[in-house]
Amino acid sequence: MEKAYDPKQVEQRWYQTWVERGYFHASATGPGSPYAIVMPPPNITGSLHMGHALNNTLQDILIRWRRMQGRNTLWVPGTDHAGIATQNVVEKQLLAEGTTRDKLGRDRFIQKVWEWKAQSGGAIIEQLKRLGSSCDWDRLRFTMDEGLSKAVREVFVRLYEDGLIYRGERLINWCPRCLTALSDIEVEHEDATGKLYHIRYPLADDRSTPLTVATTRPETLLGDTGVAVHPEDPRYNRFIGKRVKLPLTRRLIPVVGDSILVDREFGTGAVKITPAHDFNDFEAGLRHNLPRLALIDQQARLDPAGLRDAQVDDALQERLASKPVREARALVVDALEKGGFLAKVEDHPMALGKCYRCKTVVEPYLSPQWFVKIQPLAEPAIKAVESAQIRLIPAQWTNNYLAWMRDIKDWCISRQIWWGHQIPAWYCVNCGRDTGTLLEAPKSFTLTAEAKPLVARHAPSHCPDCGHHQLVRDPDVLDTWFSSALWPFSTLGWPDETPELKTFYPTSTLVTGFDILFFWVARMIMMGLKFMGQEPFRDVYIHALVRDAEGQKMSKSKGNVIDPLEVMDKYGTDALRFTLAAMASPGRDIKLSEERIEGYRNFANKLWNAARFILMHREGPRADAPVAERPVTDRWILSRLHRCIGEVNASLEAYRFDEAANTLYQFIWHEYCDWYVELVKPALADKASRQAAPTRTTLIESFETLLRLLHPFMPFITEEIWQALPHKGESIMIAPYPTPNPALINDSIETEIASVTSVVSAVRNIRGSQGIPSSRQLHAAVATPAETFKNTLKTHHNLIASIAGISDLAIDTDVKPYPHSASSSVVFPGGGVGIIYVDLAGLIDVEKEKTRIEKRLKELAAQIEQTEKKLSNPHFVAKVPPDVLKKTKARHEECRAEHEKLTGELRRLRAMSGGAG
RNA sequence: GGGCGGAUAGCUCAGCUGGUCAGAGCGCUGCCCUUACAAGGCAGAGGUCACAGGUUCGACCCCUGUUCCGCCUACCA
Repeated sequence: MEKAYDPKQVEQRWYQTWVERGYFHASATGPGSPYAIVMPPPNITGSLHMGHALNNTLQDILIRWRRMQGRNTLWVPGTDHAGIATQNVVEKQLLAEGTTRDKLGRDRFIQKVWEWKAQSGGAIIEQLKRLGSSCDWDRLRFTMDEGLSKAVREVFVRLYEDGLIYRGERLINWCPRCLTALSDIEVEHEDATGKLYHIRYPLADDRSTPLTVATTRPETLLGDTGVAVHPEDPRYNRFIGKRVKLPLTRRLIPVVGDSILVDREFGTGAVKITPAHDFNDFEAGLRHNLPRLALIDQQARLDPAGLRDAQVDDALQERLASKPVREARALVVDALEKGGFLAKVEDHPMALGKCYRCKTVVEPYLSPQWFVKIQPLAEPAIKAVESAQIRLIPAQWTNNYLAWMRDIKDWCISRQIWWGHQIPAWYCVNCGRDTGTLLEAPKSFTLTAEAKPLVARHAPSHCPDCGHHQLVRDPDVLDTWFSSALWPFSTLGWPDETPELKTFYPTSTLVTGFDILFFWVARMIMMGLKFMGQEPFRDVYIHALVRDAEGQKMSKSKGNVIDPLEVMDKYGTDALRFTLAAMASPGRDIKLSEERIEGYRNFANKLWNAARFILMHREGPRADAPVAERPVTDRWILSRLHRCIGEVNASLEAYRFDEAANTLYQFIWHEYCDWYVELVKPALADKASRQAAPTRTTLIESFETLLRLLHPFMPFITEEIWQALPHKGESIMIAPYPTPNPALINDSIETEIASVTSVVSAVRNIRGSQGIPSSRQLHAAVATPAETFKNTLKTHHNLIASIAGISDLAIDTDVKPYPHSASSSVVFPGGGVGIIYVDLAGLIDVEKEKTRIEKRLKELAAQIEQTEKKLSNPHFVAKVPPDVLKKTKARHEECRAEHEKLTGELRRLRAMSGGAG
């Protein structure tokens, strides 16, 4: 074996072997109780970032753990077609090639996207493999696969037939860059400082009396069809029913009373109403029967036809025509000012809605769209979580989820793009012409809100109303999240009744980031309950965001991205995985720093070198003795190991990846390597010793067990080492996961070894403070009146002497200090105190020694005072549980005994230095 | 505006239903190339657990309030 672990040589080789041997593949008829996870499908446009790395590491830990436990384990991988994002990418590419999607036409464009997907859409899958993900690649799915598309059509049709999907003209969020509708949650709100404009609207019958309104969007004034005041506002309510002259136009608009829209405290207390361009105004418009004047077009420019309809002053119409909203605003404000309408402008904090894909400011836009009537779907989804049929972990998310679900709005699912699942609705051209709901243009057509759709699984051959054969399909596609909402059952073959569906649905655990709780998780729950009649998963483990070391969100523009691929190259995949697991504390963002990864790289190397040591001592007879007959040190490590096994399993059950990782780290490094390997060296060095053979056995057995325990976290290095060790089976990844054996856990042996280590540590402490090299052999003597302690130490006399570097060790009830000795008290974990003297003739620095003892005395004095205070308090003695009282008393006695011993020692030192000086 | 979370060692974080000197990793200091490992070993320094009250025999933990920092959510134009 090499002196240092080199991940590069190992990772690819083992991954390939695992795949070739089919270990990742799951069968619906396989043995063991099913355990299934569906992977949150990354976008095909994506490349692996730390969020993916975390997400998939955690899933792989769960999957490998369950697989080793003998469960029938399925991890379904896949990718998402990411409608808007992918279309953007391909359009950009077309632009570089000097063409556009409109020039290509729909069919050829979609073909282009598929070509692009074939070429670059698989990158992230390869990257997931590098991470060690043990997914069933035979079941790789894509949201646009034929099977999944069939599921989408099925769901759409059934929801439509159930009256849960409808088409209608609503105000929706529109991205003027992506040129499509967005759902409410696809809009990100960003705080911004805007301006609040106070504008005078003169009364129609008394031009000298203005009604002043306040608005953040003065350009929309041209589309106002009313002004609202509060009906109980004495300042204004006499105006209700009158009309005002809309500035910059030739229109008169009514003043209405509206207590919902108007907040008397805000602004001027009067609100302009623009039903076509504001969500609240839209509602208000409905309440008061106000017309809707749309004057902003799809690209967020002022529409000439709209300006004309709005009877905007001719001169202004010309200047505004086709101007982007932002420019138009300046022109309108300018015109208002010149006309004397502008009363006041003030700074105003506000939230700007932006497209979550491209960050363009979204426009409320009036258009016919498809919606899911969500309330009836939400109700069962609320119940499933309330009743804990579905558990959210950490549980804090439950409130968030429930609050959002209870206040859910209808879901706009149509997108005006080409890449995606085209809506399975058709329209009769003949009927459309007759009713004027289908407006034909040279190369396209427009459907009004009243157009009558024929929703079907397959293209209908003729119109059921008029019998004509000329039908056109709805050009819109579905929101990408509509198809991912079906993921847990569509990937298993639904709507067909497959064995996979029967075995693996509901899936066991969903691992995901909180950022898509509403986008994805909530919708999967609704759809799963609706179409499968059962929740899609039992547990939802919600992990945090990965940030940089300063807590900033990683982003390309900030340049603070830590690329997982680079990290894997530099430190190895196992180190990255372990880091992410160890830092996955529930409910806290992960602040990733390279130093931390380096630390776990070192951990991997530590493990590697422990393996080298063990393999070095593999030769020689091994005694497969019953545990009871093995040396105490062996029984000790087995006891500790089985405690560790219990803890790791419990932590994993509780989704405490951080706890499990830290337990493993702590045990492997600081118990197994630091102590066990050291304790075992004397026995191994003496090949003839009776202990050598059983110790070799224990060493190898325990380490092999430890590797299996660690495997889900660090799959590569554990496999590499395991294969070099005596083992049963062909791969560690299908070897059984360790389970704790309570019979091996032994408190008294743990206490016994703890007393050995406490003496060794005491000697080392003296060495450290006196600066004595560990190579220098010393003489030492331990005195203790505690019989058990004394006997234990005597039993392990040679062991202590050997690993503490003591050539002459005396142990007795009472011993004589050396003339020049340093000393330390030793507390026996089972109760009792001793003192150890180390002969430092010619080496001792008495001052340092005094300082050390004085410091310890001070600590003890504080402790004694504290326990004394408690014990002298009658309330404490009366009320406290007996075991706590006992412990406190014992602690008190221990400290007093130790204090006494050290005080004597200090006195002796003072006399000594006094005598010398 | 509402909701959630956080504030513990220089940094990043654990600390389970209140009860033995408050823990870890990294960093820092000193000594050590001891035959698995210098990507290492041994030892050590470092904390009025944000602040103020309260409950309790006892509070990092429970309650109230305050300050600061995140995030989600919301139509105050």
